[in-house]
Amino acid sequence: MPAAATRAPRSGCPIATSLELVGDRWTLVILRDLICGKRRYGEFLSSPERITTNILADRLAAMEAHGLIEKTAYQAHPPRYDYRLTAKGRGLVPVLQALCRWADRFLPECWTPPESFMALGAD
Amino acid sequence: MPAAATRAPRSGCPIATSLELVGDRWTLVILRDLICGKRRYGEFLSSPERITTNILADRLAAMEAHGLIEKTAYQAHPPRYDYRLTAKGRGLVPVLQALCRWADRFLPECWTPPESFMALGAD
DNA sequence: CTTGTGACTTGCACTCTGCAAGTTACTTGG
DNA sequence: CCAAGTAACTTGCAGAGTGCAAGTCACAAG
Repeated sequence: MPAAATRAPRSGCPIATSLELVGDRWTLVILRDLICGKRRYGEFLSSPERITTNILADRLAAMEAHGLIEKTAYQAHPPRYDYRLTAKGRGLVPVLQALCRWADRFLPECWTPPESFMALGAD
Repeated sequence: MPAAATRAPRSGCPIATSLELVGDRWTLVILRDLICGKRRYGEFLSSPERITTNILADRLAAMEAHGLIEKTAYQAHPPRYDYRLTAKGRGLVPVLQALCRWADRFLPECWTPPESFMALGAD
């Protein structure tokens, strides 16, 4: 059972409710990797933020439960999976881009994200 | 000492670094209230999400430490404070708007935010 | 038949969150 | 003058989330 369970929303506010799904320190980082083309468990682990294996497994399960990603087996023996964004997950691209624009302006120690990332559409 | 201390960033990624400041379940909710004109402790407490007093005090201190808000005494005896957005805090308006647009499309149980909120500029 | 790899799971310590209650410094009503 | 009220917190404690290390399972390669 994932630690990051789905809770009842605290209110009908779109901000408060969205944060129940993505308001933690890892979900949007995994989403960024997915947007950048990563699909497999080991690829997420290799990102510079060094997510740990238990949290990654937990977050992937929660994101799947929330309909942000789909998990499919790309081979049966031994079982191997890949993870892909759903339309709902891809719909968060503008949120990530807005965060990047903010960081670019107010957190000068950050990288500037690649043009290709900032030019993505949400569909 | 606030529980939500400032950690060393996990990487230079603008998304990962931003999430160290706003990647929790309350900071952006408080920010929403500030954008909507709330300024005082008791006003934040009265929001429908029912933040508790210890978390509110902790988050306000962290947001001040991160430069998202400024705390000023509006009267000395007894001491009473109000909290206002800095330019850095107000710069997150597009992030909240992007979250609202996403929720409007993919979380149908949510309210539609007021026009006035969606029309705000970030400056 | 030993080693390696991908995808996890388990255990433990520590931090964060939620709830209830208490505190401080006044202001107001009787 | 005294009791009650209010704003802005603080404290204590239980439970959920996070970080780190190690272990598991099913194969594949040498």
